[in-house]
Amino acid sequence: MSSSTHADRIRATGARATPARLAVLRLLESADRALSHHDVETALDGTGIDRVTLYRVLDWMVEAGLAHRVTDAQRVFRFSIANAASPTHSAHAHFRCDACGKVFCLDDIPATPPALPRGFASRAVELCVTGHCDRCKQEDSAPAAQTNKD
Amino acid sequence: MSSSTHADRIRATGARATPARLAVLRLLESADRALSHHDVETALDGTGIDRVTLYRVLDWMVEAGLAHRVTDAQRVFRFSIANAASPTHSAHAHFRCDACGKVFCLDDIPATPPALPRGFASRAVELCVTGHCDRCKQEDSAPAAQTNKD
DNA sequence: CGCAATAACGCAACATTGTTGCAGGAGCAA
DNA sequence: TTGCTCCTGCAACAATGTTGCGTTATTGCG
Repeated sequence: MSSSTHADRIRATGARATPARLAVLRLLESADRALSHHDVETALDGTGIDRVTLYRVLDWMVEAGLAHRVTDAQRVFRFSIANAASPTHSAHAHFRCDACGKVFCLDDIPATPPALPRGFASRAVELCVTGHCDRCKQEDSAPAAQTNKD
Repeated sequence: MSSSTHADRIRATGARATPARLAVLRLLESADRALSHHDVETALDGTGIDRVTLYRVLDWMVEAGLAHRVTDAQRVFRFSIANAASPTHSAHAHFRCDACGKVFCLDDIPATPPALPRGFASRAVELCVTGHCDRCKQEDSAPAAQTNKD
């Protein structure tokens, strides 16, 4: 059963498999993009899970290595599931759509070697591309529907 | 006089040369890194310039092309003077120190052409490197002073 | 120079996003 | 089942940024 797999993955980190953690883990896993706290809150509306609990679960997921956290240009944190295949995300890339505001993970980036000033030590590199996603680009040509802001 | 040059640069954008704009323009120009609103507020403390005015001046500077705005990992906006030599900042790079939190502009970056999914259109690329700056790296070896958070 | 138009300011209140403290409830092991 | 402890829910708070509105002051013009 998929549920027990999720619970096991949570317990494998030494934490307890609670409904909130299961729900967020499943949600992030099924998402094709990085979700903000607000996205998660909306998606899990009706489950009775508290706002603060979501913040804590998301923080825990990052700490446990189950998720990545990025800061988008609107000064909100966004969370994406951590791929077990790419454990070290020292270099990570994202795409943010100017039109709909959604953030997508770009996995295959050329690990850009940054030229730093003398004495500077690099730990991680984040690359963020902005523009229009495929859906919004199509709507540019045919300005019918407006999918702005989720 | 340098002052009149600043005022002229402001008026050249069609705006009025007010004390707040002059002060912020001079401050950003003399800064060797990107300043947050809080940095600016602290630096201009005692001038009687209002918090909201600073927000408005900073926004105006970005709109007028006199400054760049970046969002750092702590979800705060930071502002750096726009170099007249590099008018198009479609590709911009920054370095954020994990220890002291300061953000530096890296001007010479290899404009990495990112491989986007089909249908995605790129408008701008932002590259953010995190790690330790030269000063904090030195203090790593000799843990005497603590320059954390300004 | 003095005046009028209006851009810009200051103040207060509000919005959004995230954090902290604490008492009670729930997951897990024995 | 029981108990330990982690986790949750609630409320209050903190940080950052925005909006509305009446007042001030910059600037062009007579």
